[in-house]
Amino acid sequence: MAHWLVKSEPVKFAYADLERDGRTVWDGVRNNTAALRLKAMKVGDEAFFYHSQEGLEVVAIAKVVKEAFIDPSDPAGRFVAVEMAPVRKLARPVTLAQMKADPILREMEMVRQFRLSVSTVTDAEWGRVLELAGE
DNA sequence: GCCAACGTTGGC
DNA sequence: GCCAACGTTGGC
Repeated sequence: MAHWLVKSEPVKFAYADLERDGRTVWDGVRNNTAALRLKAMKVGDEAFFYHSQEGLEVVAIAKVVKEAFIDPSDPAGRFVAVEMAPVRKLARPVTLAQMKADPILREMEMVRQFRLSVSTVTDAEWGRVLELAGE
């Protein structure tokens, strides 16, 4: 099963909102690389939920509950969305500063390409983040 | 608030 | 088809 990382500005949509809603349409992605990641997602895949702009940390794990479909918010119908549901909060959030300081995690796609809103996470990176989260 | 990164658009 | 200008994201 593949692992991912998705970014959200907590002011707009925080992990707490996902818990409240139960599931959500992950739409609004307008970047080709990010769209490729969305298309590669399978039901059951897990993704780190990262708070951008404020927080700047991985706070939780979410999972894919519906695979890519045409983004209803895209009038041109070129981009896709998926649906996500909450899994659990991390015991301790893992900050961007921690990831940049870590020899494994500083190679993460999201660290190297900070504007990418949906990125891949390798098994090694996934395990290392969980370790830093105290799990 | 500033600016770096980088994707997209449009003139030629 | 190149590349300058512009817009957006997101860290600092």
